[in-house]
Amino acid sequence: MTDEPGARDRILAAAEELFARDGFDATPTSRIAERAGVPKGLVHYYFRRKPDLLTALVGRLPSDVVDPAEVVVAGDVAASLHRLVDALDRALDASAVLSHLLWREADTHPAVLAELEDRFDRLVGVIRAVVSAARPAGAPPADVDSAAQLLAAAVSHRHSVARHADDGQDAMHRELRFLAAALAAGAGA
Amino acid sequence: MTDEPGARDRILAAAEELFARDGFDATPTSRIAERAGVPKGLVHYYFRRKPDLLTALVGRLPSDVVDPAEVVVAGDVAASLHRLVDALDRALDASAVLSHLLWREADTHPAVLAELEDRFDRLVGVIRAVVSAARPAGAPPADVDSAAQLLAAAVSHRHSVARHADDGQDAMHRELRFLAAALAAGAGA
Amino acid sequence: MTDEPGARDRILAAAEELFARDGFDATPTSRIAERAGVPKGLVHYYFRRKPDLLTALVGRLPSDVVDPAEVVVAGDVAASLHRLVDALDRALDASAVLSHLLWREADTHPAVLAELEDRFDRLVGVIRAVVSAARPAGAPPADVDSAAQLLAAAVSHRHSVARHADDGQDAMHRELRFLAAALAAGAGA
Amino acid sequence: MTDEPGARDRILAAAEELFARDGFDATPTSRIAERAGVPKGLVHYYFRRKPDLLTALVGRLPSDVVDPAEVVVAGDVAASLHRLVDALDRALDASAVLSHLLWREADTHPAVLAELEDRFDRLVGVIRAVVSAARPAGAPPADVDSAAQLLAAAVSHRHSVARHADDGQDAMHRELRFLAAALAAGAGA
DNA sequence: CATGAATGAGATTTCATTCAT
DNA sequence: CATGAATGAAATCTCATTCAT
Repeated sequence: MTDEPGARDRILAAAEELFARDGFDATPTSRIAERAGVPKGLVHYYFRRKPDLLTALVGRLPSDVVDPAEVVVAGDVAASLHRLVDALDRALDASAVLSHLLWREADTHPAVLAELEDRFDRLVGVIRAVVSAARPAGAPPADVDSAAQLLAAAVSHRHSVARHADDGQDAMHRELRFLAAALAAGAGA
Repeated sequence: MTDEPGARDRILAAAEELFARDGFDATPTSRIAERAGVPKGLVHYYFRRKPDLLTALVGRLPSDVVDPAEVVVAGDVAASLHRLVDALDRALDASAVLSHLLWREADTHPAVLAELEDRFDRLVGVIRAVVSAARPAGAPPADVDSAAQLLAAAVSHRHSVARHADDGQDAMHRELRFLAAALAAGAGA
Repeated sequence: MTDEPGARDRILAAAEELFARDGFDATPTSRIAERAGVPKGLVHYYFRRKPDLLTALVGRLPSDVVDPAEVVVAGDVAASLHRLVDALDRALDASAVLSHLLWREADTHPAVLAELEDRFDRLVGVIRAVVSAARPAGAPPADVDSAAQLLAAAVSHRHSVARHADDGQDAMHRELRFLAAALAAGAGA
Repeated sequence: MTDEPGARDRILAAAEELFARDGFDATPTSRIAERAGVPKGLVHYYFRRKPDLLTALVGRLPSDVVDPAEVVVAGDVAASLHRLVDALDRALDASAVLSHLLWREADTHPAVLAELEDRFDRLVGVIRAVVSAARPAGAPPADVDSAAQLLAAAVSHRHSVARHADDGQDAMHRELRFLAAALAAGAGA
C-alpha cells in the first residue's frame, strides 16, 4: 500500500518539470535521473532514447476536454462561456507545465505538433458545443464557428505566451461577454 | 562596390534561419558558421557567447507595426480589419522566421519574452486604432478593447502554432467579419 | 586479481606527472587521458572540471612528516639534523613531482597555497622537535625557532628552485653543521 | 616632454602585472593589449610571439644587488645584516611582481630559470660580502658561506611562497641575529 | 607604422547511450 | 532488473597569430 510512485513515474514527472522549465534540449537525462532520485542508467532502461520521454509524456495527457453539459447555463451564452473558461482554466492549469512543454517542442517533434493542433481543435469543438447548447439556433453556425475560433485562440494565447500576465482573467471575461453579446445580436447576420 | 552583406550580417541571417527552423539549442554555432560561409571562430569573434546571437536578432526586429492610416476604410470596420490583417500577414511573413523564433525561445530567454509581449501589445494597439479610425465612436471602448485582444490572439495564433494550417486565411476573414459586425451591433451594450 | 591501478588512479598519476613537468595550464586534459590510457571523457567523468584534478592531488599528499623519534641522536644536534635532512630528502623525493607542482600552482589556486604553507609549518615543527629532543634545554627556544626556520627555508629552497643544482647535498650538510654548532654555542645568548 | 610611457612600455608593464597575477599561460595577449590600452595587433607587432614578452621582461630586470658598502656597519655583523635585509626588502619589493613571475615560470622557460639561479647566487655573494666586510676574518669562510646560503634561502622563501605571511619581518630579524651570533661565536669551529 | 578583422587549431566540457556486472 | 562506469562524438569557446589596409 505504498503511495510512493514507482521509478518510472518519478522519471516522467521529473522530465515533465524540467522539460517545461528549461526546454527539451537543455535538459540532460542525467538531471532527470537526479531529480527523480534514480540512477542514471534507469532512465535509459525505461526510455531507450531521450525523445521517448516526450512521447510518453504526450501519451499521459488528459483528454482535457471539459464536459459541455457541466457548464452550460441554458439560455445564457455569456454565463455558459464564463463557466466554461473557468473550467478550462482549472483543467489547463492542472496540466500546465505539460501543455506548455508541448507548445514549445511542437516544432521539432512532429508528434507533439499533431497533438497540439488536436487539442486546439477539441477546444474549438467544446466552445462551439457550449454555445449551441446554451442557445440552440441562437446564431448562424458560421458565427458560432468564428466566435469559437477567436475564444480558443484567446484561451490558448493566455495559457502559452501570456501566462505571466496579471490582468488576463479580467480581460478574458470582458472578451467572452463581448462574444456572447455579439452572438446574441446576430452580429454576422 | 560589393553589395554582398558583410560577414557579421551573414552570420545573423544564418542564425535566424537555423534557430527558427531547429530551435536555439539544437543549432550548433558550427552550423551557423558553415551556412554563413565563415570560419567557426568568426561567429564567436562577433558574438562572444551563443545567446548574444539571440540578443542581436531581437535588436534587429522591425517595429513591424502597420500604419493604421494606410488600411483604414472610413466607415467600414470589416473592410478596415480585412486590409489590416492582410497588411499584418505581409509584415509578419517578412519576419516570419524571426517572429517564430522569438515565440519559441521566450521561455528561457527573458529578453525575448519581453520583446514578445511588447509585440503583442503593439498589435493590440494597432487593431484598436484601426477600429476607432474606421468608425469613430462606433462602439464602447471596452468592446473595442475586447475585439482587439481577440483578434490579436487569433493573428498571433495563426502565425505561431497554426502557421501550418491551410484554411487559416478564410477562417480569419470570417472571424474579423464577425467581430466587425459585433462592434457595429454594439454587441456589448 | 589485477594489481593494475584503476582508471581514476591512472588519471591522477598522469595528471601529477604532466602538471609537474609542464605546468597546470600547459597540460591539456586530453594529454592526461592519453597518458593514462583512458578516453578523454573519463577524465571529466571523474573530475568534472580541470581544477578538480589539482584538488584531488593535494588530497592525496602524504602527511610527509618524518617521525622525529626515528632520527634523533641523543646529545648530538648535528648528527640528528643530518639524519633528519636525509630522511626529509627521501620523503620529499618520493612525492617530488607533486611537491613541485604545488609550489608552482600555489599562486592561482588558493587551496594549494594553503597546503603549501601548512607543509612549511609542519617542516619547521619537525626540525624544532628534533633539535629539542637531541639536546633538551640545549638552547633558548627563540634560537631553536630561528634555526628551524632557516633550515626549513633551505630544505624548501633546495626542493623547489634549486632542485637542479648538483652541490646541494654538500652545501646543505655544511649548513646544518653550522646551525648545530651555533645552537651548541648558545649563539643568540 | 611627455612622461607618458610609450606603447611598448605600457605593453610590458601590463604583461608583467598580468603574468605575475594569473600566470603566463592564463594571460591572453588580448588582455595585455586591453590593459595597456593598445589595439590587439600592436602586441604582436612589438613582440612577435608571446614568449618574447617574457624574454623582454627578464631583460628589464634590475641587477637588484644591494651595494655591500652601503649597509655594512663595521664590527657589527648583526646590524649589517639587519640593514642588508631591509635594503633587500626594498629592492625586491620594487620588482616584486617581476621576481615572483620569474620564480613561477622558471620551470617551463629555461632562460628564466637561469636568471633565477643567477639572482640567488648574487644574493649569496652580497650576503657573504657584507658579513666579511663587517668583521673581516671574523669567521671561517665555510661558516660564512653556510650562513649566507641559509639567509639567502630565508630571504628568498619570504619573497616567494611566504610573501603573504604577516610575521615575516620579525622572524627574519630574529633569524639574522641568530646567524650573526653564530658567526661571532665561531660556531662551526 | 598601426589596426582589428579574420583564421583555425585546439582546449574544456557536456551528454546520450552502451554494457558488464 | 538495476546500476554506474565507460565511451566518444560533438558543442561551446579561447586565443595566438596573420595580414590586408
